[in-house]
Amino acid sequence: MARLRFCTADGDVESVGEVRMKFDALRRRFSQLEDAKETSCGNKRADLRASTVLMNNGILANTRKRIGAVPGIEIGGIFFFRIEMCLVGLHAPSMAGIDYMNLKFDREEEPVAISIVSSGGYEDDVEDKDVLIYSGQGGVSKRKDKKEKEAGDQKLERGNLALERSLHRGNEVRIIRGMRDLVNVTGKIYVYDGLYRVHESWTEKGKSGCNVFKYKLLRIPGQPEAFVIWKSVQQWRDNVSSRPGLILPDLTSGAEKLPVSLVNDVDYEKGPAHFTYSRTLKYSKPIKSMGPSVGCSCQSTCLPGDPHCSCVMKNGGSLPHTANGVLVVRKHVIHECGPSCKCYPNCRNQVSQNGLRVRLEVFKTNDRGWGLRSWDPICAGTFICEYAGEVVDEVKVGVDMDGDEENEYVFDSTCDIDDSFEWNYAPELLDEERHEARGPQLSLVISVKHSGNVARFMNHSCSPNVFWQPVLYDHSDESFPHIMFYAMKHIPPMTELTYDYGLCGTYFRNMQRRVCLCGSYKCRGFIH
DNA sequence: GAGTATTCACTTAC
DNA sequence: CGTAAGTGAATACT
Repeated sequence: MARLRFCTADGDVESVGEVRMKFDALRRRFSQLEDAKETSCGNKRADLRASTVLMNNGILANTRKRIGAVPGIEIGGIFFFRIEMCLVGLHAPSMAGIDYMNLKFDREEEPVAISIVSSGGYEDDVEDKDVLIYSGQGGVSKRKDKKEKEAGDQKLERGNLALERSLHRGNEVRIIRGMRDLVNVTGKIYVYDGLYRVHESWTEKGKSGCNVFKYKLLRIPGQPEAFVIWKSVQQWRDNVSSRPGLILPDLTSGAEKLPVSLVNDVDYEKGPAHFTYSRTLKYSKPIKSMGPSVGCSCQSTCLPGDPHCSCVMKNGGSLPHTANGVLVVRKHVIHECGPSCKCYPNCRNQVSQNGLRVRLEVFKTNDRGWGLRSWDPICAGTFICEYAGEVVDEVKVGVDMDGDEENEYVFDSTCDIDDSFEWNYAPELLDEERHEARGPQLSLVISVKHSGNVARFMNHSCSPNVFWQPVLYDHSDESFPHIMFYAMKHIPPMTELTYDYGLCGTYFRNMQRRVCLCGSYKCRGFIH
């Protein structure tokens, strides 16, 4: 997936990835801190606070303005905040819709447009997904005495002038399309839709009767699909049967809260080998013998920092997820509220146990069997699914497989990826203490050969976009946690979900290594 | 209550 | 140093 384009001193796949990871890590931490505060003071906006820290530390990519593609930023990439696009050099202004720069032509210096963020206010203007009609900027001024806004004619200056010049010069303009976030209704998601050219400009009368500039941009052909995927998904959502290659509208037969469609649009295979769909984890011994969990006695909902809430205290005094359910940092274990707690079921300390929240699809890959992907865009830290199956008896792990054929449908927690268990964690930027994330080594092995949930279809990648997190809620035995999968980074719709299967696990130790086909430039060459 | 409008706080680049 | 900019979140209103 991640293709290495070219490297420059200030921007490439690695540095853009690092900036984006750190930005979101800080942003989540700031929201968590803000959540816990009763009296808020100063800047409440976690996104802006995170960006300030990064800028003060010089953690930026592609700081030089440029025309055309930006190293390390793929077409189809998604952003949840405007400021995120500033930090990686995709679109420099924090609020304005048009970015431009002066370019020398012969001896004349002229402003030309570099990139546009289209908020989608005029989305019904055009049917064709390769066309963008964009309104110019300006024409609105604040009256000095009152706070009311006054409409006026737009002028041929700033971004408008730059777009006009770009029409004549024919330079590439990056287009970012803003869409409403369906999960977080107040939020917006920005999709980088690749390069366009300005083809036409005119003026028309706006609502207030004043002149507005209009620009028609056409997408340069031959680029990977981006925005058009969003439009297709929208169609499938309205009518599942319009999904090409659909085999089953819901492979879980209603077991999950959301349907999971089964799709094959590459060959004629009619589906994966038979298995029983089960969304719960089956233990080899009863939960009671594992030590029941002692719940909290909160009245309605558990609050961060509450010393009387035993669940909050088990999590180190804070809630592991932000107010909109995004995991803040990876820990050796997370304690969610469970059946033995007195708090209400809508308590904010119950996230991963509540099942699917993103619309998933099991699909046939080109060369790695069946895989998993999402119709919805996924924000870093979002819960995706549990690894549900049968816990393999500890005695059987590591001994020979009784002549059983090799079972590859296994999750093995003993596989060491590297010595670090961390994800997106940068306490040094906040002058915070680094806590030891890795707890005692788990020996948990889960088989999904006979029964399991969607997680059994998740393939391995050496540069994955998903990681696992142990969670406890229905018992207190730390050696048998639930294994919950979360997004490592923002994942655009229809991108395959993968996690790192790791190396040298006890279960796989005596098996032949499989060749890895993940295609990442960091590929280790083998799985397990 | 959910969905929309308004207000308010805040940042970058002229 | 002021100001504009398809911001984003919290709050006020239907």
